[in-house]
Amino acid sequence: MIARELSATRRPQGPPRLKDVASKVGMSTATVSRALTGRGPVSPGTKRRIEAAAKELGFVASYHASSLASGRSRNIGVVLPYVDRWFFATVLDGIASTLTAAGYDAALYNLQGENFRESVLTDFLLRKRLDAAAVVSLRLAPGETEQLLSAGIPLVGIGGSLEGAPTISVDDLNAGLRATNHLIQLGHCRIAFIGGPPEAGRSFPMSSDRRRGFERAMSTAGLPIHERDQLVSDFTFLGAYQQVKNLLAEPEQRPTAVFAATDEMAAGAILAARDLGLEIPRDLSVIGIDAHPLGEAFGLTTIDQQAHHQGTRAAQLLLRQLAGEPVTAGHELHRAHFIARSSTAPLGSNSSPA
Amino acid sequence: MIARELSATRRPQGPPRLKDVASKVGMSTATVSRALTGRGPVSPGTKRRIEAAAKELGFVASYHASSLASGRSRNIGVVLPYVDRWFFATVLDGIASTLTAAGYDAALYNLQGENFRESVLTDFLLRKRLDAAAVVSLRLAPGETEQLLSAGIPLVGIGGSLEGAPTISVDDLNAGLRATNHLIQLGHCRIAFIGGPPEAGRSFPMSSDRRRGFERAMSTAGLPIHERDQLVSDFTFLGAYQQVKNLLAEPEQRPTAVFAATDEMAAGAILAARDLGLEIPRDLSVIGIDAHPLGEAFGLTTIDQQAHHQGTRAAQLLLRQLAGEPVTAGHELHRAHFIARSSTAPLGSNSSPA
DNA sequence: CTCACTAGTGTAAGCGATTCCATCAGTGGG
DNA sequence: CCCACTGATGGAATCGCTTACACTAGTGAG
Repeated sequence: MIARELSATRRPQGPPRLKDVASKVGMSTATVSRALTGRGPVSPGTKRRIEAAAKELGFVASYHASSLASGRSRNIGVVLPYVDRWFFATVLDGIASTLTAAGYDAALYNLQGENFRESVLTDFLLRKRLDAAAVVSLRLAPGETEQLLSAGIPLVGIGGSLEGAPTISVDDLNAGLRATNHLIQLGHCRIAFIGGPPEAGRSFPMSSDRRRGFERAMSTAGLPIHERDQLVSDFTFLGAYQQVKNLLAEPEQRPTAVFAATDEMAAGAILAARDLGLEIPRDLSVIGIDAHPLGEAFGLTTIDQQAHHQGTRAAQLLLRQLAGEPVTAGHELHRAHFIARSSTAPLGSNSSPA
Repeated sequence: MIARELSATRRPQGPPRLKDVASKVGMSTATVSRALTGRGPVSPGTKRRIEAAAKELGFVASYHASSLASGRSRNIGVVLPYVDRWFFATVLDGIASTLTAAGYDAALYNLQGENFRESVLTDFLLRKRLDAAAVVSLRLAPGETEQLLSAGIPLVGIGGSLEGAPTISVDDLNAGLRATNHLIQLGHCRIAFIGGPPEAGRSFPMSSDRRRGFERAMSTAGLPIHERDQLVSDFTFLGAYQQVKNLLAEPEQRPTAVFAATDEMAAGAILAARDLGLEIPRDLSVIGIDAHPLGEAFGLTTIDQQAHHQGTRAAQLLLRQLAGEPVTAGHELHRAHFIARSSTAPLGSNSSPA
């Protein structure tokens, strides 16, 4: 019991209750509730009066009471492995702003440690703490997805397939293909690729499809892939910087182009090349993927995967499902956009960009 | 009503209720609740049996029911102006991980648009949707803070003072002073400063104290500040890159050192200088503030403001207040740590770092 | 002119916990 | 040997809404 004062008569300064609005307009709480939530029939006149009274009193429905009674909580979970990395922060921003605009809350579940995974799903989602969830770049166990879906909790996945739920991702294979073909068309034969680790716990291998696109494009063009040019980094600028610097340090077997799975790594590659005295794009062409703001200053040619839009879109799908509209559980493969800047040029050209 | 089946007897596969645990161990729900929440006396034996039963049934208390009944919601709001900028994402990460570890949820309120401000405070906080809130780099109206505090909602501010609530920030003035003095000691006389805009809506002017530190250090050293060297950018790498490139384009009145209010801007400055053929630190010394991971690859000398730690610390303060411990409402000024790298060197030295 | 419907409203039963109060068995002091 | 007290427990009243169901009055069809 929080406030069991002198029965319901006195309530010094607490926020107004539904009851207060009801008595102010001389109607039952049922009608007031219907008027305010928009569920169930209420005559236009009554509705207007109730809304006015509610506004005047500054009434806002108790979140927990209404959630408990209705089973809906206007709270959507966003589950992701990192918040402090560009892609995730940007997707999160897209999701959160869309949800907020629709009157939903975004609750953040950062699964960096992997430790809280179980409790997040079991405790929060299944216990109706959340109405829906967006899962970013994380692999759910087959049973988990099913469990959530069958409990009627809409799900949407970003950057990795989620059995039975709609999924959004950029066409990574295609992006990898296009990036590589761009370099090949410019005459490059010896192309290095730098991506992330093949897999990290429950998170999706973020760059493997891009790597696959690279490999396919190379073999289609009949170009050999040198073991030495296949770099693996941690997606950071610094990591890529170091890897690429090592790679380029020996002039005799240096690639003429680098395809980095993300712009941050691409920018690191450019810096590394410059630190070795190479000129971009004269001595080395570099292409990335992301449209990271960093790339602009580096003149980085890249492929825009529209991270923010992916987030917005995911949120829309969830909202639509919550509104009762049927949403097909397929994979929504966004096509990425090529952004040509000055970090790539024809092989052997004299420093002028492509 | 959500599930008014055949009275309470049938409940096909829904999650177990407190009642179920109670009947399993043959005790009242009151005792079970006490055992599980740890409030009120329960004999050790009973407690053990209850916990075992709860675990076996996979019982987890309904979030909304317990919030409604107890008035506590285990949900803490994080209010910030951006999520997709390094500092904020990092602080958020620190806050969220600390809260999650303590069993609290972090609800995200991104006030980028400024539009939702009112509703966030009024609707969510005051309606007991949130137990507490961390306000990052945002200025609350004097009345708002008071209203929240008097409603018993713990508040903590990061990066800007919040009347009546504990506040955390790095000592920006001191950091600005030290960064500038570092350059002065190296013999630089003509030092440029690049910071953010003086003020942006309700958010705190993020770099004005750093600028003030710069100005004070310069005047203490008797050095003139050239109007032309006072740059204002938008905190982005690209923005700083452009500004600094313009600044350095005219060789005759070029500063010999740049102090950037953030590492991202400092890195942009370095790139700009390099693009103009300048060598760092031989031709230009650059210092930043942040310890942004980007800085490492650029060899950027910087001052670490420990963004992640600030977040962690803020979360701890909130948790402590929620636990009933008194927390003094003062300003907690963290001292930043100097990180010497290779982007600064004595004026006129031959390329060897400081 | 009835009758089946619908729209508008009220009554009251939950939602699933927490917690106040009463009850009751031990227990150490006087 | 009695009593005030403490620790463990149960009964039942909330917390503040939503909504099933009952009811009334109007409305167009037959």
